[in-house]
Amino acid sequence: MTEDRADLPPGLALSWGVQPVQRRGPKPALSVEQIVAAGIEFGDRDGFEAISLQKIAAHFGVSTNAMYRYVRSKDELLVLVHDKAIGQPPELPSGWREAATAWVTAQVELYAERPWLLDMPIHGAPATPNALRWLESMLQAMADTGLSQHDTLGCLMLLDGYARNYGDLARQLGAADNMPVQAEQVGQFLVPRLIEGGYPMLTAMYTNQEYEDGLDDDLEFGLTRILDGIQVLISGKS
Amino acid sequence: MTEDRADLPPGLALSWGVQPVQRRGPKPALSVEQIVAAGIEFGDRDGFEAISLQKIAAHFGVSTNAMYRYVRSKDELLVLVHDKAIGQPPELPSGWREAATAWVTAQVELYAERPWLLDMPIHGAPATPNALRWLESMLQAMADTGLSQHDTLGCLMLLDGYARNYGDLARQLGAADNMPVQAEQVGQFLVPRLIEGGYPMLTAMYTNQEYEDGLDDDLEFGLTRILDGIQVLISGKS
DNA sequence: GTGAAATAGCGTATGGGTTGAACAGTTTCT
DNA sequence: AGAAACTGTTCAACCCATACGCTATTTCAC
Repeated sequence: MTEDRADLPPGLALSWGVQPVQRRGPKPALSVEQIVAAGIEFGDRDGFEAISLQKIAAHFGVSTNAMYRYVRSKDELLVLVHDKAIGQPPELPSGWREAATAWVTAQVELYAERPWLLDMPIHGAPATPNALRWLESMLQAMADTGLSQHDTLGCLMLLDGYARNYGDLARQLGAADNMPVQAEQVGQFLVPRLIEGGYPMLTAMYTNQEYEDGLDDDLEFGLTRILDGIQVLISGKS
Repeated sequence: MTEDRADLPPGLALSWGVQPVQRRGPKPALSVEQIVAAGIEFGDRDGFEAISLQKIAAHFGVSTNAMYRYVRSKDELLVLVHDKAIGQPPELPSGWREAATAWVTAQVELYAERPWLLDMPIHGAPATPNALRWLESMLQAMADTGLSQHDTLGCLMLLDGYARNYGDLARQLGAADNMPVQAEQVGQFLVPRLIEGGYPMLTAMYTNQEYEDGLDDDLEFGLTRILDGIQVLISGKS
């Protein structure tokens, strides 16, 4: 009946709101929700590495070790922060292509807003409420494609991976835009070595400004490739 | 003539073998190559977080700070370790589809062998010799597709992202296989909540063993989707 | 040769982080 | 009233990256 939350992966039970009911003893000064919210706040302000038990404890005017009354480890905290920070998926339009586009776009926007999500070492298949909510929404949107569960899941992984990947790339290039001087220096350093080292294709791209430039601002390109590939599968099945 | 390596991103100069020539002073006891090799060794044995300046220094019987005579920061070390660890790309068969398959497969195998590569926070577009070698090899393999530089690069990013993503997934699921007990407990915890929380698709998948199971061992599925999508682009252009 | 310059590695120190154990105070159940 | 449970605290151990100043070593220029 009552599950033993002890043996579950860190954060699983807490993310689903399963908490041991407290009977006696002093009232806790904090709550897991508060702590997680503070973690997100810190991430939004100063990036991933600003999310530390120490900083959060200081923020609440509490000793670092007090955190361990709420969270078993930092890992657990990160899982909770991650799930809370991704929030709920958007409403998807009808039609699997449109839905997939909206789904990926929403993720990319999320990563643009909270780039530190890309730095989180989240291991294991998604199992927290919001993460599964995102999966579920897209699974439903692809229900009428006639694909098997296995194939649908494969497509989802493809889309999800692309969104993550694109978000990561966009962040890197966005950051590079802030230091155009350095980018130029890199070019000056690199090009002669590319020529001499036998990198003809990259040499051409680099001198054409195509490299570094041609990657950003093109979410649609890769997405169209994936959707076309899925389309081939769907059409071939019928 | 002589580039100022000072302002370049960490690791760039060293990865290309540009080192300040030393004229006087004691002979260095170590070399950057040795240090990088030790880093890889540690990663292979104990994973990403085993790669620390302290551990490497201890391994050579040298104080931690001596490392900073060879490497400007840990970040720099990681860039060097990464480039060395990915090694050179394989020879690719002719035909862009076959080449892409071989390219992605090689990467997946690399990630299987050195999963800690997936944990490395490598920011910025690739600029180190081996990383660019991988890019170059695939660029050449796609030269006869008639795609523009921009589109080719887009396809490459897609393939590269998929390889990385698949490698990451495979590792997670491989690790989960070692703890089937825990996986079962997760299922018992999750399924009732999926039912009650309104996750019909996931509920179906979970009870079908499709989730967690259907992801692994299917490198080809996603790859075929991508290749078909690229095929559509190539055919459409002609 | 000899001194000056350059440079290696060391010790010491700082500051950040996670986590453990023992303890004292608070609340609530019996 | 007393016991049980739970709180946050302090003390402590351990990991990590990095900065500064020191001394010993090597080599270049004279």
